[in-house]
Parts: sequence; C-alpha cells; structure tokens
Amino acid sequence: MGRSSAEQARQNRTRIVEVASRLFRERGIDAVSVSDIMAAAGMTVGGFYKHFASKEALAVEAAAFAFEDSVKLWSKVLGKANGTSSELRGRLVEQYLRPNPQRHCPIISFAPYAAGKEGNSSTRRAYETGTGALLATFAANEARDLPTPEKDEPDQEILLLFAAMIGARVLGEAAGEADWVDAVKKAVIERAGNE
Amino acid sequence: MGRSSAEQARQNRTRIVEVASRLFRERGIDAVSVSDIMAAAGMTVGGFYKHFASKEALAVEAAAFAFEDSVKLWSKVLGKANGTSSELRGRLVEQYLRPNPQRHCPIISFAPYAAGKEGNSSTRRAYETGTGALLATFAANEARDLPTPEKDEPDQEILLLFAAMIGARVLGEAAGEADWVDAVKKAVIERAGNE
DNA sequence: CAATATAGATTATACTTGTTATCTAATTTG
DNA sequence: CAAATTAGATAACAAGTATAATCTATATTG
Repeated sequence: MGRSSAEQARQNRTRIVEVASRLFRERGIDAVSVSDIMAAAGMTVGGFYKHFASKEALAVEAAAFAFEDSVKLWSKVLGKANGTSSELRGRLVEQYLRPNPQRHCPIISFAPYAAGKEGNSSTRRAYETGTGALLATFAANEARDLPTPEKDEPDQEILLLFAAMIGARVLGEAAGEADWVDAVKKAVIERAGNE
Repeated sequence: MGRSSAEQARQNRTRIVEVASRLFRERGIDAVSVSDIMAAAGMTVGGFYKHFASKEALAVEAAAFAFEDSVKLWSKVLGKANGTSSELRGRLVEQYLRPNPQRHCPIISFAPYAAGKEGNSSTRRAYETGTGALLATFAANEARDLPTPEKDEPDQEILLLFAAMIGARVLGEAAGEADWVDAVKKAVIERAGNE
C-alpha cells in the first residue's frame, strides 16, 4: 500500500477528526491513545503525524468538531415550530439529561482536559469558543417570542439554567445510580420548562 | 532504614491518603502517579502496596477523605450565626465559585474518574456517598429559619442551585478566561443569595 | 512516461505507568 | 535477648504511551 490520492488523504484526515471527536467524548481524552484513534479510523499510527503535529493539535480540532455538532443539535431542538421558547428549552434540557452513552457533551468531556492547560493554549481557547457558542445558542432562543428583546446579553435565568444543566449532567454521569440524581435532574428540567 | 513502628506506619498511611487526596483534587487522578504521591509523602514507591491493594483502592479512600473535608467546610460556612439561611447559602456559593488553586472540589475532581467506572464499583459508590453527603449538607441549612419545615427532601430550588453551582465551577475551571464565565457565576451567586 | 514527492505501514525510541520481588534494618513477640 | 516479622528502600517487570525514522508503493508533476 503506497501513497493515497490527495482526495483520499483529505477524507482520511476528516475521518480521524470525527472518530477522535467521538472517542474523546465517550472515554475522555487521556483514556484514548493515538493508536486507538487510528485503529478506529481503519489505519495505523504511522500516518498520524502526516496530518497532525501532535495529539493535542488533534484534540483541538476534535473539540471544535464536537462543539459544532452540539450547536447543530441544540439549534434543531430549539428551532422547532411548536412551543414557546420556554417549552422548547424544557425539551432540550430534558433530552440533555436523558442518559445516552452514545452522545456525550463536549462541555463535560473536554472540561478536565481544558482545565489542565494554560489559559492561553489553543486547547483552552477552543473550549471557551465552543462552550460560548453553545451558551449563545441556548440563550438565542430566549428573545424569540418576546415582541421587544430586553437586553443583548442573556438574562440571569438563562445563565442559571445553563450552569444547572451542566452540573446536573456531571452528576448524572458520575453518580447516576444515586437516588438523589433523578431529583436533581427533575428540578432542573422543570425549571427550564417553566420560566 | 528498617521496619517502622506500628504507630509510625499508621501515621504514614494516613499521610499517604491526605497527600493523595490533595494531589488528586489538584491535578486529577490519572495525572498523578503512585510515585508522585509517595514522593510527596516523603517516601518511595516500595512501601505503597503494604498499605493499599491498588491505586484505585487509594483513590476510594482519598475521595472519602476529600468529601469529609468539604462537608466540614460547607458546614462551617452554613453554620455561622449571622445571616438567614439564604444569605449563608449565598456566601457559600460565592466562596465556592471564587477561583482557588489550592482547594479543589471533589465533586468535580473525581467526577471523570467515577464516570469511567462501573456502577457498582467501590469508587463510584464512594463518589455517590460523598456527593450525597454534600447535597445533604447544602440542603440541611434550608429548614433552619423556617418555623415548620415543609418536607424532608430538599425542595426544587435547592436542587437547582446545587446543580448550578457545580456547573458554574466546571465552567470556571475549564474556561475561566472567557468573559461569559463571570456572568454565569454572578447569576448563580445572586440566585443563591435571594431565594 | 520518468522523476519526484508523499500517505500510510512498519518498526524503533525513549519514557512513564502500575505492580511485584527482593533486601535490609528495625520493631515485635515469645 | 533471640527469633520472627515487616515497613519501606531499591530495583525489576511488563505494558502502554507519544513521537520519530524508515520504507514502499502509489499519486503527482514536469
């Protein structure tokens, strides 16, 4: 097996990012090796550094990809025709807190990795940009059914709900068997739906 | 250097747990090696397995220690004489969200580690017990200045705040430089103080 | 079509990790 | 006090890691 075509190489590169994005979200960045990723992408480790300078460089791209993915998903749920903004938000939060081993949230999966990096690293900037985009998506829905939007920046209630949905999901993933977890989730979901 | 006395050995064991508890919270479990811990405790790796069956066994004890530590701290803040329960809670949340590289919250530090374990593992059970104890501590304050407590279980508002404070801190640690982080923290703190 | 560049495979390197064996000097025990 | 035990030091082990060098067959280029 020799050199691949430019088009093939481009597809392979994209595939590596997609696969890494999924594996990183499922298992965490440190728990996934470069070999794991390449194997899951149907290749061997040899070609990796033809595409990326380092594992961290891939992590940056994989995070960006994951955040875009989530923005699309959130937009889709919040953009539905039937329901007030509050109802739609309630539905999003309910879906967000429903256990789903397939779809992991980048805000949570990449948080420990970003937290361990310096403030000006590209990893951290990618995390800040991506999470900021999700917050903006979450908040954008707000002004929808109001005749005159009050402010540009999201109001206190939205910011509170954003923090709460993330916290509740962290608890769900780490302590899903505890009885109080469902109560916490329920409180967050109900508040999101009845603003 | 030969055998240590039984008393010395007991002290050393406790020291290992304390040191591990701190390092795990600061850097995350996977980022701290057994050698790191033993070195920080002033010993070498050789004696480790005389005290613990595995790194994971230590992590369980270190988590329990960290949670007890936090319960004490929260109780102290919430138990102050001056202030309504709501004011005290506001102060706790404000302190919780103030950046502090020394004191890390076990709910957040141990979450990725617990999330990666099976539901019935001792690691996960320690996480559930510890986080449950912190929730109970947070909620216990509630009934304080009410003549007749309404329910046994924490009400919706408390559960929402608990989730929100955790989510806000996750964001603070991973995206502390983003401008919207302060807005999120502020929203959570203000809500905690004005129930 | 010949010469060159290169994607990805294979292999190597340098390092770190959790865990285990061995050893030794001091503590316990009888 | 002599014999047995063992905490912790030293060193080894096996597995896994990120990254780099080399190789090879194919795509690209002139």
